[in-house]
Amino acid sequence: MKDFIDKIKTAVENNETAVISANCSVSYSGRVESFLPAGDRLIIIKSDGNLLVHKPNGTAPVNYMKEGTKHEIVREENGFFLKSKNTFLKDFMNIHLHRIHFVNSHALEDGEDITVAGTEKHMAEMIMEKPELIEKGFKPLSLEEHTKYGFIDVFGHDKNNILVVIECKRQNGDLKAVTQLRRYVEKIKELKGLNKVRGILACPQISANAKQMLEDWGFEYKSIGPPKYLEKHKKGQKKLHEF
Amino acid sequence: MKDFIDKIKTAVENNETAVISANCSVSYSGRVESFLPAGDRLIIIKSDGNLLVHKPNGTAPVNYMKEGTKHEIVREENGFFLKSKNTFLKDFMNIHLHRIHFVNSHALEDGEDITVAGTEKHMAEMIMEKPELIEKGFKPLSLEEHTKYGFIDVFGHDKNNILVVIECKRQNGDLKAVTQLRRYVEKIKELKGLNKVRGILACPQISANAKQMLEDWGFEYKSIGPPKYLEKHKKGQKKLHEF
DNA sequence: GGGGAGAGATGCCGC
DNA sequence: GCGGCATTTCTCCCC
Repeated sequence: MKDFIDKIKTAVENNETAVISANCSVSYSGRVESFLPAGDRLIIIKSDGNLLVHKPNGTAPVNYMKEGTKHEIVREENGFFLKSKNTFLKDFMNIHLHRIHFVNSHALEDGEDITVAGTEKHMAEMIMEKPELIEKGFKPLSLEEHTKYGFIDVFGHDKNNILVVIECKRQNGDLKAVTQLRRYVEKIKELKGLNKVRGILACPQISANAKQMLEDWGFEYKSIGPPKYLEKHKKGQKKLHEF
Repeated sequence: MKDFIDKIKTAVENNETAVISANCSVSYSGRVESFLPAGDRLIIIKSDGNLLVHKPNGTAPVNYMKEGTKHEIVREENGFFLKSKNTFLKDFMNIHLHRIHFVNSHALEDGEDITVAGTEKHMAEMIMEKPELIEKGFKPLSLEEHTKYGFIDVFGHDKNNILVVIECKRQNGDLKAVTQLRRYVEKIKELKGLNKVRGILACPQISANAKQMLEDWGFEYKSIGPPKYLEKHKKGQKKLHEF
C-alpha cells in the first residue's frame, strides 16, 4: 500500500498522467453533493488537474473533478485519502482508498487534435453548396446568422422570394428542434417586419410528436442527413469498415 | 512491445478492465468519421466492452466505443493495431499503437451506485413540499405531469385559482428553458381550453436575453436553487468542504 | 468570462 | 425499442 501511495504522490508532483485501480468510496461536494459507496474503480489524474472516477462499466465517469484541481494524498486514522480541491469552482472531492490494485503513470505529450466529419455544421455547409437538396430554387444567403434570440443554421429565400429559416439536425428531429426553429422564425419575422417566413427542419428522421407540432405551426420537414466521409476516404482509400 | 501486447490480449480475454498508455493514432467510423494523429494517450478497455481514448487534458474522452464492443489486437506489416467493432451500432475503431508506455489490468467488481443530491428533480420535490417558495397561496397539484408535447416539472394553481406551470432549472435559466416553458403553457391552455395560464421559470439565475423573452411572453421568473445536502450532512456530520 | 448551441453527447425513466 | 429530457453535462465559438 505504501509503495502505491508513494507512486501516486510522485506522479502528481511530476505532473504525469496517473492511473489508479482501487477499491474506494467517493464523496463529492460542489455543484451537487454525491456519495459513492465502496467498490472497485479506475481513478485517472491528468496533468491539467482533471480527475476521473470510472466504474467497470459505462461510458461516462461516475465522478470527476475539472481542470485546475489540486490533488493531495493524506493519511488519516482510518486510512489513506485522495483529497482534491478546485478552489475556483468550489469543488471538493474525497476518495477513501480502501485497497489499491495497481498504480501507473507516465508523462504524456499530445499536440494533435481530432478531425471529425459528419457534424451539423458540415450539413449546413453541404446545403450552402447544394441548395437544391432543400428544394428547387432555394437560394441560401448565410450560415450561422446571429440574432439576439439565437443563431440560425441556414438562412435564405425560396423561388418566390419568401425568406426561409433552416434548422439542421444531424440526427432525429424532436420537440426541442421544432421549438428552436419556431423561435428563430418568430425573431426573423419581428426583425424584418415580415408576415410570412418559412421554417424548415432538415434532419434524417423526425418523431411523430415533433412532426405534428411542426405542422401545427406551419413549418416543414425535409429529410436530409449529414455528409460523413473524411477527405482521405473520398480519395478512394480503403474505408475503415472494410478492414 | 510484445510483452505489452500479450498483457492487453490476456486482459481482454479475461474480461478485466485494462489501461494502456501509448503513443497512438485513432481512426473511427460510425455515426461520424474521425481521425486523430499520433500522440500520447490513455486507452481504457472496460469489461463491458466500453473503450475510452483520453488525451492528457480535458474531461471528456476524445474517442470512444460503447458497451458491447469487441476488441482485438492485430499485427500488420506496419505495426500493432487495436481493432474494435460494435456490429450492432455499425461502429468501427482502429488504434495504431506506435509505442506503449505501460499496460495494466485488473478484474474490477463494483455493485454500488452513486447517490446525488441537488438535481432538478429534488428542486421540484422541494417546491411540492414548500409551495410558499414560489409564492403565498400556491397549491401544487402534481410532479412531472406528462403531456404529448413534453412533461411538466410542477403543475398547480395560485391563490386566485389560475393554473400555474413551473419549469425548474438547477442552474442558470436560458433561452431554451423559456421556450420549453412556453411549449408547456401553450399545451395546457389548449388541453384545458383556458385563456390564462401562468408560466414560472424557477432557477437560481437567468440570462438577460432569457429574461427579456420571458417577459415578452408574459411569463415570470422566481429565483430558487436546488437543495443540495445529502442526508448524512443534514445530520450534523462534518461537511466535505470543511476537511 | 458569459451566452448560446452542438454533441459520435450519455444516462435515466416512461411508455 | 423510441421519446423526451436532465446532465456536477462537456466543448466550441463568438461576443
